[in-house]
Amino acid sequence: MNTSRSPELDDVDWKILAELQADARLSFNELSRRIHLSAPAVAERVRRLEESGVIAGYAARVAPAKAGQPMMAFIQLRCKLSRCLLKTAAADDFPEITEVHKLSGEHCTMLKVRAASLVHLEGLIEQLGEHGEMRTHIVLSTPYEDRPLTPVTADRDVSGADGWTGTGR
Amino acid sequence: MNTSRSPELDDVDWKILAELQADARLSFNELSRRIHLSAPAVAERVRRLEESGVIAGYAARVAPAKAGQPMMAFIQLRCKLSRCLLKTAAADDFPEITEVHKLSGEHCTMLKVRAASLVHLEGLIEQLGEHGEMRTHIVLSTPYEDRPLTPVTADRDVSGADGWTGTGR
DNA sequence: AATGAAATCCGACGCGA
DNA sequence: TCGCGTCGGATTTCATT
Repeated sequence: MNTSRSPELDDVDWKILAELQADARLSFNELSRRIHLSAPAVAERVRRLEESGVIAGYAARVAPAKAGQPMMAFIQLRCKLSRCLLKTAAADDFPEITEVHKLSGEHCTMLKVRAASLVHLEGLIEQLGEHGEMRTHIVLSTPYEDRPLTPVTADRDVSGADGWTGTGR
Repeated sequence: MNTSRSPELDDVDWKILAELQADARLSFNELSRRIHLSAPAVAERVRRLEESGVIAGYAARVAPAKAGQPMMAFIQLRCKLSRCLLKTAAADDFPEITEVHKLSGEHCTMLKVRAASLVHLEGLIEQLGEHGEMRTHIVLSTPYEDRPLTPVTADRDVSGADGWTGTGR
């Protein structure tokens, strides 16, 4: 596939992405109105963004609290050398695990989990704890989540980023 | 609003949520076909899910790597007693910050950040570090993300969850 | 700009807790 | 009875050529 060398998103692409990240169900008509472009032109750009994989899909955002799972926690696992829990598919057995990340550092795995209650969370932690040392951080509140992805270039300059927008490779 | 007492999602609701989390752009026709319900009935359920806030919105899922931001990290901040960085809106100044969570424990804030490169990430960490002690975990890979929310009840039983599906209101 | 398809809205009927 | 799903048809809106 063309994993490398994305076709360089321009300003219009980013405007489209911003709109679609805020509301994936916009019609091409409405979208074209906001972007100030013709409908077919917008449709063609969206098609290209989908095909190149920049737009990976469209998902309904479900509010966990409203769906009976108000509790959230981050769990870092420090695994025995060889077997790392979740080595492969162990995460499939736990619907409560919403994210799995492999980390650098001594705690090799970062989980984000959801639970219906403190009791539920307690049971979950107990089960996961069997696989190795762990560190748990219960989330009290979430000021920001699902922040849309925005372009990283241009006006705001991060010290050290002198032309390195090309991701490496 | 009715933050409390969600109308109890039934199996059909969860099937709808599963489908819409996988593809938010399904037509009601297609959706009704998969759920084995009539289109108007499905539309009515979806409308109710939206109104009750269970469905918070619909978002295009943008692949960060394809959009020029392949790097990701978790950053825990340990803040000075009074001012906690991001006390309010400081996160708005950093588009790289995609999530902000308040934690229990000694490190009061958990950030998830995206960056275009290691150099970019380095600069970002340097800037955030001015606000207090921090602990950074660079993500090497992400086996699971955006796992859809699923019902927590029933067949799989977590020790300690004996009827406590009700979230504690 | 025009065509064909699909969604939304409406009222009425049947079924089951 | 009341809630919920189904059916049929009219109108608007969208996607595509």
